[in-house]
Amino acid sequence: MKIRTRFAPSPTGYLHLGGARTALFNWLYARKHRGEYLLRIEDTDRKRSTDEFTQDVLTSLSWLGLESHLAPIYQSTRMAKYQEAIQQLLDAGKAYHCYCSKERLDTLRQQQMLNRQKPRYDGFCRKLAHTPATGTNPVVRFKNPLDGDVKIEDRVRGTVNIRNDELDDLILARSDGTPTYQLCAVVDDIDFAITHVIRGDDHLNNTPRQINIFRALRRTAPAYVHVPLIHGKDGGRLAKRHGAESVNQYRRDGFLPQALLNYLARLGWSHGDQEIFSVEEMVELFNLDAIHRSAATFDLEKLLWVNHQHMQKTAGATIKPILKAYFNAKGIYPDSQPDTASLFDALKGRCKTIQELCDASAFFYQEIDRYDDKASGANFGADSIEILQTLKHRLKAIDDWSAASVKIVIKSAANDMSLNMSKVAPPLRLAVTGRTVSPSIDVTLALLGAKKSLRRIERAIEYIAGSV
RNA sequence: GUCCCCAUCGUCUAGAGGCCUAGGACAUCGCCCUUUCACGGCGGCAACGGGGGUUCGAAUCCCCCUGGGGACGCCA
Repeated sequence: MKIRTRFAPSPTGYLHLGGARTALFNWLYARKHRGEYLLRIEDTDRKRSTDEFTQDVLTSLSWLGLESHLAPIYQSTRMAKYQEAIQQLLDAGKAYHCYCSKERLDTLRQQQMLNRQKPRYDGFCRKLAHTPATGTNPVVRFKNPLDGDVKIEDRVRGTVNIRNDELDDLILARSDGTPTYQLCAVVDDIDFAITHVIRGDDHLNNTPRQINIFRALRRTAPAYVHVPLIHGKDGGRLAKRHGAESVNQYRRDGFLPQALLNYLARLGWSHGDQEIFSVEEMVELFNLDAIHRSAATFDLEKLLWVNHQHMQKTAGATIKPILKAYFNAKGIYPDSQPDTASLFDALKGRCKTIQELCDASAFFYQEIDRYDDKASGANFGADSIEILQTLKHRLKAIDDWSAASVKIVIKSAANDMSLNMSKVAPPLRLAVTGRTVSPSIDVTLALLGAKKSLRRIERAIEYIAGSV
């Protein structure tokens, strides 16, 4: 049997990290077994679903590279199918119309809470012999079995037993006729031949209800895999308040999709002590047995480290096409030297995100409007004029401007002046970068190019002369 | 409140009865490397929630407690 999984988000919010991980696990499992992974947009709640969120889910998943085998399935386009299933259940006596008012339901709930009971529908209309003359449109409820229990054979939880008397008659269709989640999910899982439902732990309680619907529809339920939720620092499930607003936010913040995937996979799944995985490795090594049972807490520090690892593994030439957008977002226009590909290679080892890399390399493209105050006090003394003059003349003579040749020139100049590199490099760095931090000075000059470097050294000399 | 799930360093985790003096990673703290900041290297601190069993032997199996999380909608 062909393995088929699905990720079924409702477009009522941005795609967040928890959803992304669920999608990833479904995608990995399908890929690993040469099966298919489907995306299903659960937009039956027209009031809360928006196109903006749908778009966000789509673009986020595509950025992550979690492409589905078929075009996305929109539940809003499958209403006839759901109506058919509801009618089938009604005809088979497995569902019934319920005329209970919102008020009665509220009172019932309050009463049950007061009696220390789990709030649930009491089945009032289940026993109704005649249609009452209320004038209100009824909802359709599912006739949940009254006794016995439902065994969930969960691939990570093991066997979970739920007694049917803990469940109530859930609503299959609202009073306006539209179907609800539980019904739609089951119908779609049947119609699209889903074999494995991999989803968040929060759905574990829904599972027995859905299994009962499968049975009423005379179908076999798929295999279930409930993955623990990802928690925020405060212990609750990951939510906006934790700063984990959306996958798209991490994209904007300069994280690599493969790094995010790697980090997410390690949150709740492991392969021995291995920390860094390529997407291909994850596909190869992923297995349900290694999914954990307990929830994991999201940790930005580790994500940053994982991202750094992946940046190191990424070649500048590969990532160049997307770099420009990150620079531009910061008002930096990398249209002069250096080439962003070589820039990336030179700085990726010292930055944790693309954002950080952009910040750290802004000076390459922007003229220096001011020198760091503290540093200029320490490095731009009267004696630095001579050092910079010497450096300028020597550097000017280089005809193959490269890190290697620049390094030789600087070292020999320092040597001739009887100075340590610690006396020569700082003023030079400040002169060409305006700051105290940059890649090693030879690499910095090489990237900057001869023209820009020499011009900046001249400016610095003028600046010092004018202020001493 | 009721039902369900979970429980190893601050965090992510290894561990499927003896290999555990509990290993790795992030973070943190030292030291080294060094022209700055990083990277990197070396080292330190740091955990089996508690109590009962089972067993020659338990982080690993069972029970209870405690703690945490989830579910309980005409949301999904």
